Amino acid sequence: MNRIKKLKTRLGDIKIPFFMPDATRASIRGLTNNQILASGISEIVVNTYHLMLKPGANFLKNAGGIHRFMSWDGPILTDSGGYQVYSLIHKNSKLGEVTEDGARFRSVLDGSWHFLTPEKAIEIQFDIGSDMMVVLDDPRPPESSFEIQEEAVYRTIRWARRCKVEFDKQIKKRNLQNKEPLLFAVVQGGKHIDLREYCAEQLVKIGFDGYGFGGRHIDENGEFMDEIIKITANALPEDKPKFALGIGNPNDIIRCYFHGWDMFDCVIPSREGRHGRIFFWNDLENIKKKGIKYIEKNGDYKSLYDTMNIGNAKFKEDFTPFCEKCDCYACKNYTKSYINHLFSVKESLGAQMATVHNLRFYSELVEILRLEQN
RNA sequence: GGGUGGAUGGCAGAGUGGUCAAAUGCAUCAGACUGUAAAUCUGACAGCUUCGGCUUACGUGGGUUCAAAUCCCUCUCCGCCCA
Repeated sequence: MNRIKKLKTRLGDIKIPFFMPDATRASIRGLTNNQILASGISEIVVNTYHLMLKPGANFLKNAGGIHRFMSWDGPILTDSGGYQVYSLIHKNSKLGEVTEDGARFRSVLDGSWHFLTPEKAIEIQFDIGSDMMVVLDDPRPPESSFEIQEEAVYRTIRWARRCKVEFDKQIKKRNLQNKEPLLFAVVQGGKHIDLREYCAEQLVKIGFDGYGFGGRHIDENGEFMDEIIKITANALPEDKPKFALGIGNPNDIIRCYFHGWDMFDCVIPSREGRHGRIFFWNDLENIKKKGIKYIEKNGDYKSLYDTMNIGNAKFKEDFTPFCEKCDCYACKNYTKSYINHLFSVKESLGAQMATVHNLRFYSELVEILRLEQN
């Protein structure tokens, strides 16, 4: 395999693989930019749907773009709102409807109606000031029938084409020829290999800067879909970055990486941290020395790490850090006992430190994966 | 001293004859979380159990009743009013 080693963006190169935490509403909940950077994270994801509702696309444009607005200098990927088509509409029809033209959303903030077409999704991402854009796609629940997934694939392809046309139009309109953002398309098709391959093939024909894996990557039994993930990656050009959207837990990221996926984003480190779950390494020194595959067992890398719920009573008098080997601010300064206390009294510093630590865990994870290339 | 209201599970607080091992909230103990409607949600929370039940429970002790947290009496404690 001759996979790429870096992703070129208008704000510089990013080593592959990399992980982006989700700053959905222009914030990694609870953290300052310095804390994010100090956790080894240089790229983040923001969300088109949530930002168009508040503070609004036009507002962000007038504010000078998302980078200036949130004071983040690194590359920013904008998710298109495609996932919200799924989570807010396909999972709850009261919150909107999807037609061929686009997705009609009811704002989760005030009930007002908003229309997101493929063209508008792209235009808003330009307004936001995105460095890496994602086409509007149409993901469906994983348990959907073949027919439903097939329909989603056709629509995703048609929408991707419209996005591409709009993208080129906006580049000219905004004179961005020398500082183009990247545009990613998203492969759908659920658990059906032929749909995934067809979708990939059609998207590649249109031509994008990178390609994403959309929809769920685990089946209805919670089983990781190795074949689908591997075959989808193989159906995409070797020289293009491959973005596994929304993935995932550390084990899933590692497996996806070995199947050809390069970039990841997920709410897990931030959300689960906020909820008290802490990731920690079991045998980091040996992993670094012997390579990550040394720990592999039946395709799994679960023994690499473990989690603890820091709110549990057993940590009340544990005066050691989350992880002795970790160099994050939380581990350098605080004990489990203290963080346990912060969670117990609902002091937000607890959630903040848990998030800082989990982000460092994730950045360390991709650093370990980069060693595999050499 | 006289009158009056009250005492419910770790806490707060519903219930005022049977459907009450007792609403609800908090606290406690666990669990979940995968392109964030999530600082959220779920479950457990008297004891025992062969999971059908059983035992002990609504300040104390007695009583009425087929049946009492709920009605009556005694006592203890707390609040309020009058002297």
